[in-house]
Amino acid sequence: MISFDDFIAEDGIPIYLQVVRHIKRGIVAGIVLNGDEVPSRRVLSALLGVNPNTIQKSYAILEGEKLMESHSGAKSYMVLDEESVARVRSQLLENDATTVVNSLKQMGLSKEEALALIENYWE
Amino acid sequence: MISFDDFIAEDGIPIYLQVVRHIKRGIVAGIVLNGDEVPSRRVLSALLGVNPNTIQKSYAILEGEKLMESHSGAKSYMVLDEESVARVRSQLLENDATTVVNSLKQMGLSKEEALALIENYWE
DNA sequence: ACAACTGTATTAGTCGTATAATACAGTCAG
DNA sequence: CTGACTGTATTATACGACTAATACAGTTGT
Repeated sequence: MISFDDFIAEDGIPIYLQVVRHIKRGIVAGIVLNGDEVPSRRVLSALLGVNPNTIQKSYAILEGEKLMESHSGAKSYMVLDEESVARVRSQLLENDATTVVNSLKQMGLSKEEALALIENYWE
Repeated sequence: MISFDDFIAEDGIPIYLQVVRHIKRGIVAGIVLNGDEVPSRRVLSALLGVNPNTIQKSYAILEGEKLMESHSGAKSYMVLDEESVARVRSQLLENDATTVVNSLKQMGLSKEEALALIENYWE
């Protein structure tokens, strides 16, 4: 089952989106696998100290993207195949890469300076 | 005067914070200099298609960080010295670097894969 | 002095996020 | 079967971000 021990809240970004992203990163990292059981809305909300409705919103999004299946009364499970994992992977990578590249460019850094910076902070 | 042509809105993050960050990046890049005149609240709000109050909020923050000076009725100006520029620089760089490093690590990328990714998107 | 700008402040309203307190029906292990 | 879980839904409340419409006093160029 997916862990939320390393979940770090970023302020400014809605919690329900952060939860979605956290799970998507787990998918890309191979920690979240096809058929994996998902923590219930109540359990995860208690774990993160947020409202069950907030988690429900996150899960509804994952369900909308066909990455999760929920059936009333029963537990919820991840539904993943090669295609969907690849799709999520490029989603996240492209987003992170373009964001950081834009940021550093706007600050006037060269490609070499940017790469050196990333390397420095990789510990 | 600082340009906002390259201002790209990110959704999820409050506009007033994005404006603050955009100006700070200009400071780090050397585009925004000490004594520079700042566009008035009304002008910049019209330029970005947002409410004047939103810009007022951004400027109030910059003023709070002693990066800008405003006097009722008169134009507002940037107030920068070496120390403040250096401070803003490390603020932004550390934030961007740690954010992207955490993201890519959570997806299971190695340092080499991360660097290659950044290099690819640097165009 | 005058007009056209400035910064500053106030009030009212919308919208999205999030909480809180429930309620109800379906699933499933003992 | 029963009880303890599930997912799902509803209502009410609160708060921050943002918009909208003003208002007023200080400044600056002509």
